[in-house]
This record gives sequence, C-alpha cells and structure tokens, in this order.
Amino acid sequence: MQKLGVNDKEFVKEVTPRSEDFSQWYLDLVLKTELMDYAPVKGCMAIRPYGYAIWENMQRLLDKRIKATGHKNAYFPLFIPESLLQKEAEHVEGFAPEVAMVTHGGNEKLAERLVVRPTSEAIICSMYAKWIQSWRDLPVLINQWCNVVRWEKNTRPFLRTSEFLWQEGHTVHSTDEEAEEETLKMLGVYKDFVENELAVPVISGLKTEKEKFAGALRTYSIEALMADGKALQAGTSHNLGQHFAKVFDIQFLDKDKQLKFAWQTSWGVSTRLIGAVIMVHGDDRGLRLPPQIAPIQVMVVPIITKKKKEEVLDRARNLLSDFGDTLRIEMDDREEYSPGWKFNEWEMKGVPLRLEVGPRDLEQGGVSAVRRDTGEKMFIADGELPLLLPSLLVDIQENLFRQARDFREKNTSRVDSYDQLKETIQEKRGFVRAFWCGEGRCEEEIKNETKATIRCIPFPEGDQETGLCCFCGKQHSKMVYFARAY
RNA sequence: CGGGGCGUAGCGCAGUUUGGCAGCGCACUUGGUUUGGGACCAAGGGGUCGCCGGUUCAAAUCCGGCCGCCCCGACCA
Repeated sequence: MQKLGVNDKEFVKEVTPRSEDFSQWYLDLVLKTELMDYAPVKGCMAIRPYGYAIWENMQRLLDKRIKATGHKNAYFPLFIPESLLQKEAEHVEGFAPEVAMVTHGGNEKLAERLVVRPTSEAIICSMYAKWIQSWRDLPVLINQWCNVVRWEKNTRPFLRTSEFLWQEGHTVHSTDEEAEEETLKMLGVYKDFVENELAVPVISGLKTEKEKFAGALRTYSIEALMADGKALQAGTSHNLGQHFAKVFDIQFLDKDKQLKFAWQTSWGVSTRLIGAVIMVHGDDRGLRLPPQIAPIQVMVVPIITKKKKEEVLDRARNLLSDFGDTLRIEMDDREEYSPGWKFNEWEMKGVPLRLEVGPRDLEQGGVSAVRRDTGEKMFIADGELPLLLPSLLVDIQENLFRQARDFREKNTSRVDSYDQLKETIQEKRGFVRAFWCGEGRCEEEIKNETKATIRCIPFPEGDQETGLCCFCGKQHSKMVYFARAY
C-alpha cells in the first residue's frame, strides 16, 4: 500500500455545514442521504431503504446478543385496552399524555377505547399473568421487535418521532437479586453493542428518581455525547421491581410453597440510535458510517473512459465477485454520472471505503482507495487487497470510536461550584461532572436555571469519591453527569 | 400547548406589496458528445398555486375560516 495524501478538497454544498447550524445540518443530511422522508402525519416518517438497511444491521447485531443471553423473540399486540394501561398508577400518569387512542372500529364506537402501545408493559404483563404459575415457569426471558407510538409535541427525524421502531425486552424473575442482575446485564449488552458496533462511546449509570421510567423501581441508561455537546439517552434498562406484578397479579408458587409476586425487568433501544450515529460521527461532508453497520462498506467506482471501458468494468466486477461474500461491496457503474459526482455522493452517504478503478490503476496493477473517516488516499496493489480491505474497515471502525471518545473526553468537564456548572453548561456544553446530594429539589432547580439534567449517576469505580453538593453544599454527595439533552 | 416561519412541478424558490397568459434553477425523459473530485449541447414532459368559502369581468395575489409542516420553548426514547 502506498499513501497518496489526504483529500481535503471542498465538497459541493448540498448540506448546510455542521459548524454553521447543527440542527439544519442534521435535517438536510437525513433527507439528502435518503435515510428518511416526511410522511403525511405529523411526526411520522418513512424510513427509506438506505436508512432501513442501517436499522437491519443494528437489529442483526443486537438480536444476536439478545439471543446469546438466553432471550427469545415473540410478538404482542399493537392495541392495549385502556383499562390495562391504567392499572399501574405511575405508568399511566407518565404515558397518558402521549398515547394515541382508537375509539372506533369501522363505523361503530368501541365499548372500550384501545391504546396504541407507547410501550408494552401492560399488554405483556396481562399475558404473563396467565403463563406464570410456578417457580418452574421462571425466568421468562422475552424480547420483541416492534413499533410504538407516542404522541410527541416536538418531533425530529429518528430522535423523536410519533411512531418509532425498537426492541423491548420483558423478563420475569423469582427474586429481586435476579431481576437486578438481569437489568444490569442488559445494560451491559447495550453498552457493548453501541460501543463496538456503532462506535459510539457511552457512560452508563443509574437514572435519578425524576428521570426514571414511569412505573419502574430503578432505571439505568447509557448516555452518549453528540457533536454539538448535547447528550442523548441511547438505551435504558429498567428494574420494575414488583410494581407491575402486583397490579397485574403475576404470582408464582415458590419452592418454599409460598405464593409470591414476581420480579420484572424491561429494556429497550430504538431507531433513535440511527440519529446518534449521525450526530456523533457525521461531518461537513455528510455521514460517516461505522463499517459494522454501514449498508455499503466498500463502494467501487469504475473510471469509465471510451478506450478502456470494458477492461475497467471487468476489473470492477471481479472485485465484487472476489469480495462479495465477505464484505458489503457494491459498484456504481452508472454512466450518466461523472466520477466526481459519485465521489461526493458516496462520501455524503457515509460509505467507509471507496475503491477507484481506472486505466491508470489497471496499468499499475492495483486500485486507488479513499477512507471516508480520514480522507486519506492510497494505492493498493491487487495482491494486497484480501488482507488490506478487511483490516482497513476494522481500522476505520476503531478510528471512529477513538475520535468520538476523544471528543467526549475533551468535552467532559469537572466542576466544583454551581457557578462553574452554569458557566460550563452555557459556554462549553458537553458532559459536566459535579457532586449532587440526591435531592430532587436541587436537581429541579438546576434544571430550571441551566436546562441541564442529570444524565446518570455513574457506577462507582473503585473507592467512590464524595464531596459537597454543587447546589446546596451538603456533604457526602455523589459525582453525577449533567448535560443538556435531546 | 405558547412564540415564530412556511405551504406555487419531485426538490429549492421567484411571482403576492400594486388582481390581468403560472415562471426560474436543479431533478426527470429522449438523442448525441463526455467521464481520475458534482460534464456539455439540443429537444421534451410535468401544475387543483395546501383546503373551503367570499369579493371581482378576472384571484397564486385581496378578505374570512380551516388544515398541515418546520424551527424555538415547556413535556418526552
């Protein structure tokens, strides 16, 4: 391999530069790269093939992990009788403002309104109550991939849509300890998946009472930092305790002949992760997709000229047949577009690696390659391709993660006073580490004034440091992460 | 739900102030010449001007009502 420098030419401006207007950049990008399009109903989007392919790759990689930890997939109904949703007090209070209701079937008014699921605890628990009698029926480890609907006031493609796709795991256990273990195990699965497949580094920890899931005993989350300095909750795992078991009557006869309420968990990640990938890795030229989830990992652009057309196309086709079994490799041999147009197009669409095959490359017995993550150009001799292509993709994947982690480190601040907290959130954004006493009142006032929320209380590393609450000054406060969030 | 912006060809827009043939760029179709960082020439196709009503000889344009989308807030994966 011969390095040929870095491509730093300015690209054609179809997308608002990220530095100029992050929000507009994001919207331009998701539309221009054909990830999605707006649908006729507010907050609803069509996920186009290129966007859906990313989701399919995410599904495949996460589903494998979910199954490897002993879970099985199932499917539960879209409609939930209103009375079921209302059983758990906190749950209904949290979700009632944003549920869509079906009131009619055909022309007839329904006897009971049906909620279009905003999440499936209620319907699943009503089924679990029928399926669980004995300790021998436990644990129940079920996941489902589906759509849910939440009537949001403010929507944004992928980050917050009225309908979105996700997976939700719902498990039932015989003890508190086992449920807690499951909750943490799945949070760990999410962290592993998001960091290794999406190349997005995350902080994991416990949510505060105020931020926890409606109906949960405890919520844990993984939190990522976007390139504009705002945080995004990338996944949640809830220990539901016995809250739902008690109202849905999920009881089992234990080994000690006692009738007991079961312990439950639920956990989910959604198509929001596509938004995270865009906002963490994207740049002024467009998307930068991690190879693990990129619909196209390698795009071959044949440089077609009048004289050498067939030779060039033959070589390009050979590349597809040589590597088509091991890589997601495609060729853009459209003759109505110039090579330059294609370079920009596939860079905007975030394809990790581009191979150019032209008359010059044929003469030299190799291909030109350009990395999307660095813009680096190189010449690769034909014989080196089988080893270099996979290793370049690994390298790109790791580099994207490293860049994102470095960005997060640079944008994580440690503050000791409330004034510093306010100033940092205002000026620098990013994650801000500060001590917090655990009081909802402090949390609330900080949020009202700074718009920053406690993203999570991180898991203690070694001897946990404590200090004075940055707001009220109380001793033995814990270190938490603050940030403005999506 | 509050504040702001916008609805005219697939996309981006002009035209609305001062009523008078519905336009421009890109995209699309056909033919030709091209092709190593968004090629060029020529000829074409495409419209319920968001919807309903009113004023008028005449409405994209004026008036009234409604609907939708986007952005910023408050609420949320």
